[in-house]
Order: sequence, then C-alpha cells, then structure tokens
Amino acid sequence: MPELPEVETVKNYLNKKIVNEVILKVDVLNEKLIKNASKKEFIFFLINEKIIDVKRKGKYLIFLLTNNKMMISHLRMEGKYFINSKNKKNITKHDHIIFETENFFIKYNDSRAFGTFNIYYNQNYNEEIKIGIEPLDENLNLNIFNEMILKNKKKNIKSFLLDQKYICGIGNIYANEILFEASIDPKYKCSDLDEKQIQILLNVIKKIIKRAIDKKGTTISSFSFNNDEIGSYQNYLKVHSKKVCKKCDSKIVKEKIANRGTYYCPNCQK
DNA sequence: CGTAGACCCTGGAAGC
DNA sequence: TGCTTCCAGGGTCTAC
Repeated sequence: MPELPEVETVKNYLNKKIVNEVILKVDVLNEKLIKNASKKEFIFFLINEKIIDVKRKGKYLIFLLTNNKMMISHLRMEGKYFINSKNKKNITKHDHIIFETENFFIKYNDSRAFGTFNIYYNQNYNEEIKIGIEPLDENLNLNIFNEMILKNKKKNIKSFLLDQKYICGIGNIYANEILFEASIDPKYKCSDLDEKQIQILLNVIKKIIKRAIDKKGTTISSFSFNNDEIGSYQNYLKVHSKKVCKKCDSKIVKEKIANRGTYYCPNCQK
C-alpha cells in the first residue's frame, strides 16, 4: 500500500533507471487503467517521446516527457513498476502496461488493477493534481496547520490526516502511526485538540514521513521497488497491525474509523 | 456544504 | 480438503 514514502522511493528508483530512455513501443493489456484517453490515444501520445524526469506529488508519480507532455500514474493499492532488460520481457500475471524503451521493458504490474494513468499536454502538474501541501514542504508551518485544523473542526482527526486536500501523501498506515506517536485518540474531532497537541501533531507528521522516506518505505505484504527490494519501515511501526502497545503493554484496539482499519492504544492515545 | 458509504479489484486469510 | 465470506484501502462518485 504505497503512501508518500513508498512513492518517493519508487520515484527515486525510476529516476535512476529510466531518465533519458525513449519510449519505442507501448503494450496496453488492460486499458481500464487509462482514465482520460483511449488505448489508441495513449499509445500515440507516448511513442517516440523521451522520459525527461520523474517527479512525485503526494502519492502521484509524474513522468515528464519531451514535447511538453506528461503522464501521471497512481499506484493505488498494489501498483508496481518492474524494469527488465531487453533480453527478458517476461510478462507475468497482472502486468497491465508495458513500455518498451531502447534499453528496458518497463512493466506496470498491479494485482488489483486499481492504479490509474492520465496523460496531459501540459507539464504543470500542480494544475492537474489538485491536492494539498506536501508534509515536508517548509511552507507547511504551524500557522497554516492551525488554519487547516480550524477549517475541519467537526471532522475527526484521522479523516483529516487522510484527506489529501489539506496535507497530501498520508495514507492509513502512517495516519495510524502519526496519531500513536502524537498520543492522540483517532476519534477526536479536530476541535478537541489543544494548542500543544496541534504543535506536536505537526512535528510528528514531519518526523514520521521523513523517517519512513529514509527507510525507503514500509513493506507490508506487497510494496516493493527495484523489482524485488523492499522498504524497511515496517520494522519501526509501533501501532499499525500490532496487538500490544509498545509503550504500555495495553491491548491495541482495532476499529473502523474514517472507513479505514484504525489501530490505536486506548491508554496512550487520549 | 459536508459526510458517510459504495465501488473499483484481487489475493489471502479466516470461517465453516 | 474445499468452499464461502471477509478484509485490505486510495480516490471517486453517489446519496442523504
């Protein structure tokens, strides 16, 4: 389940491998993933363009191409990129789109086919991806964060963290971890937080996202990059998918909050 | 306007 | 053993 740190890791991997590759051929095995174009348009759009740069915003991957073109890819739950050398195309189950370049087969694989692709004749991705600020953006300071909290008074804090309109890139796992680290009950409304808690929460968001990027993301069952490498942040998870609290030995509670499986320690988070 | 819930999809785990 | 049911959840859409 890729969230910001995992997508950042994939972006860095793609950047290292495929920048300056020219797309020679595109095989679309599942055209449902292409959201704003037909299969034919998608292929025509990409053929003969060179990959200039790969960027990330929130959980979106952005491929900047020649001729002011851009392809935006979202991995959703299970999306992965595999890069194979030219002597082994090696199509496997759940490969949906294969980009052939001079040196590689770049395969988009997604066992649940939830991922999405969009293409644009525009490289200003902020115009096309309308989501909030990056957690590690230095412009995200306490003033702005306070305003966001104020705007969402009635919403519970977990839903707020997951809402990409405000801070982007946080998914369910990191939302759980952040609230645990900040000792905040996920059922709290934004208006329940005092000044100190708001300050702690902002610091913890930045700290955890930064740390997870350093550890190349979290691998729970499926996230990988560089074909089969995995991230290591799962070794640092304190509450998500845990049974017992690392701090106080209380039983971790799991319940559905904001329509997502939410893990928290009722003793430490209140 | 905001929000809760359904939906997309599949594999794996749990239940029977 | 083998079947059915449930669960995972990001983002989008619909219903209230």
